[in-house]
Amino acid sequence: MYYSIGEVANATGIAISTLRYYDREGMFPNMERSNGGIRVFSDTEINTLKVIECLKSSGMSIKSIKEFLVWCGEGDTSLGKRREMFHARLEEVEKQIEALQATKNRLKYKCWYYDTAIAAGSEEAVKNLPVDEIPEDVRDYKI
Amino acid sequence: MYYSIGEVANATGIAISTLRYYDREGMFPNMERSNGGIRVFSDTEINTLKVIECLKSSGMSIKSIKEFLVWCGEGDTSLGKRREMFHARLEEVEKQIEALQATKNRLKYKCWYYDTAIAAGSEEAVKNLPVDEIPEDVRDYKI
DNA sequence: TCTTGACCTAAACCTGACTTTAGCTTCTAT
DNA sequence: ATAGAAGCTAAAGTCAGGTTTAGGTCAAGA
Repeated sequence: MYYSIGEVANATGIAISTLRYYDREGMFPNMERSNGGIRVFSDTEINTLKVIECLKSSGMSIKSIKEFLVWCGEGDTSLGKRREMFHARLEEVEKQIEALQATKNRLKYKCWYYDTAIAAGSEEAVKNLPVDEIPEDVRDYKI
Repeated sequence: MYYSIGEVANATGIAISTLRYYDREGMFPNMERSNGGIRVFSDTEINTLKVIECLKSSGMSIKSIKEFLVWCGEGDTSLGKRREMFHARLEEVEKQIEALQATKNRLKYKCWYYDTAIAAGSEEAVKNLPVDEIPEDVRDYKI
């Protein structure tokens, strides 16, 4: 199946200008053009977009994603590099999840803090509360 | 306790230029200066930095963090707004964690994919594998 | 007193990831 | 045949979040 840039934009929610930008950055090295110079997206490019989305959401830069896509074009000789890359990304994302979980706990503490302050009518009341009156599940995340 | 900008930078790992930038953006509305015009950080500013770090790691912009810090200066009348803000942030972070977990699963699929390709010596072998030969735990995350 | 390291400001610069603009071409439906 | 929608390019613009630069000032020890 072949798709125009507008169809791809519509189907994926990615702006046309972004698709053209990705193309300019070399993310679709094998994309064809019509005789008139118009981009013809195929399922190859659709799959590439899925990979881009995955890697982007893992925090990878466009530049590095492009590098990876170049490796994909090199065939089986780059399998090792590509495997390494994904394992590294996985570790990265695991770290990000842990960091976010820590953030979540601190936010929970703050939610408790403000809930309590509002119940008491003032911040002073909760500011100087002894630690053992802070609920156990947020106690350790006081900031 | 009072600290110079260099001491704060050293203790927190935040660059001096960043601390000055935060100050320029109005994040330390009550910070004092020495007679000579030199910034004097107190525990108030250290606490503000902890809040900034927490909110930043939840994905909040500097501008919005500053807005929140202004509310803090308004006293108990803004307790409601502040409570709302933290509850909204908490929800946001929960969504981010879910998104990252989805990303993690897709990366796991890719790790399996490349591990298998390398074991087989080629990508072709794994590209056309029937779904029931993909391990259960990653099967649904194929991209 | 003098030197030296730490600090100051304003303004310019930088990077990443896009988006917008201007002017032009191609395609499709009537 | 032609109008209008959709596509194209190069180049400039935008935004966040800093960092760097240039040219000073301040403060503490010898």
